[in-house]
Amino acid sequence: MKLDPISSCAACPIRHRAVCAECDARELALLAEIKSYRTFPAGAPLAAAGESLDHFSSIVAGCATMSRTLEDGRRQTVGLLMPSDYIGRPGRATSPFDVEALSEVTVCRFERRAFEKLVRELPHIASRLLTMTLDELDAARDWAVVLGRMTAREKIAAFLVSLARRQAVIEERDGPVGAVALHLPLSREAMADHLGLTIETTSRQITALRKDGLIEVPGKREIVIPDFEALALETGDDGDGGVIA
Amino acid sequence: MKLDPISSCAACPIRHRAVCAECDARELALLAEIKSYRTFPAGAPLAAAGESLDHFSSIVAGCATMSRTLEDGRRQTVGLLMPSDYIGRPGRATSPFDVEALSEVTVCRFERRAFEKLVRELPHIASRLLTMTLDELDAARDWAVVLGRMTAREKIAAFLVSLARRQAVIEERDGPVGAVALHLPLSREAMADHLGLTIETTSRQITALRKDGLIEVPGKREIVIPDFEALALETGDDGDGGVIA
DNA sequence: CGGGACGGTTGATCTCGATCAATGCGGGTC
DNA sequence: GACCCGCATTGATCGAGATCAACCGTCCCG
Repeated sequence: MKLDPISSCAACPIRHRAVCAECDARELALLAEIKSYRTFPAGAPLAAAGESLDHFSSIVAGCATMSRTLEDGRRQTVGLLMPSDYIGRPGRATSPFDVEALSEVTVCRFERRAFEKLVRELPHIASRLLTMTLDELDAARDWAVVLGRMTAREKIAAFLVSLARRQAVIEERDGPVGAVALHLPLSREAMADHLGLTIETTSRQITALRKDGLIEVPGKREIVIPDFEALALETGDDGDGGVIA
Repeated sequence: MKLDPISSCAACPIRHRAVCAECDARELALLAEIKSYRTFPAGAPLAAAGESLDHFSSIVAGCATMSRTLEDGRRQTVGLLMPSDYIGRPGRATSPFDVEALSEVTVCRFERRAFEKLVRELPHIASRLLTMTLDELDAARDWAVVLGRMTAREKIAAFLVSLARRQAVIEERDGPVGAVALHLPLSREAMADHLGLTIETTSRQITALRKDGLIEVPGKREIVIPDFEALALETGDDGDGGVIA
């Protein structure tokens, strides 16, 4: 198995899987004209469902959740946003979900009208946005399998595996993956909301995986996966599809 | 509340929400050159996860599911494909999910390389594909709320409401919605796989909704919703977000 | 230093949906 | 007609995860 971290070009705030050869100078210059950076504290709302947004941003540092809360307080997190993910949708004025900073978050903002104009001028950006959106769509559908059919234990394992894949700064990508150290950007409550579980079940299953030697828990927000393959087996997935995010 | 059926242009197999003014003659002519129609019987596989696809298609008639099956047989349907939805992803060679015809399905096929070339020539198509993909993304995330946080009864109600919204050929779209008649394109098993339930629970909850007068069941594949608003209330959702698909 | 707020863990019990099992029902073939 | 087969429904029971509740460790603040 290979870990497949998303490569991104440090010079360009819009993520893409290709290398920097794709970022031509004109595009970078035009993007630079309309972008600005902004930092929010942990817990800050970055967007509210239905609220009109005059800008479109991508996360540069930090971590956020995208969620919906039902009338009676039940909450489901539908996406975990990490550096290079975008907030708001290109060409849309509103987000259908609440976005909230989990830690201090720095975003790169583009004024929406100016960005839309830029996309019209540089069609290359539209196709890159399409690729990014297709990736998000795959991830959202993969997650439906986790939510709909996996047990609590499998959900936790799938979550840790997907987080490891996204955070992975693992060098030997083609060899067998050794121990992986993870920082959890979420509280137990946020994990539970992402997995469709309660806090208690989340906590118990983490304890169970720890007692079974599949993970180590050096700190409340720290996880070590001694054997990545072994944990991946706990997801019940055959690995073909790849639960990515 | 308004029902918001997807409008589509009969002359153009690629769905879009805008009216036909957007379909210019050149585009239609170019599309016509590379498209062909094909029909599959009910139950036929339209794509297999991971399999390489040399074409990209959109559904013209019939209904299909997109699903993943875990090693031990548990299956989750991640999307219900109806006319105007596409199979395969633009610019991608493989689908991460299995696609299977629920009824006889007619698709409009585009040879993948030719289609990609066309998209490069007509950037307008790329932005339309982006819009379609963003809609699918919203729908997939909405569905995560259903899978992760709703009870069995709420899941059934949400499914029927979303199906009604998609099938709706309701005239008075701005007035209060009256009775809605639905044809179910899925078996109980397919519904269960879509909702993350078992067949038995699905059947029991349909019976319960019927006994409570929220739906009528004139046939196994027929549902009448006498009061659309009342059924929508059963979803636990406040309607703001709108569970669409 | 005491107190309390917060996040996390653990225990006891309950409940909803899964599971196992039987029955119904319509449509097909021989 | 007799039979069967696939799908749906209904009943009985079980169990995973929710719920209710207690407790623990850490940090902050007076």
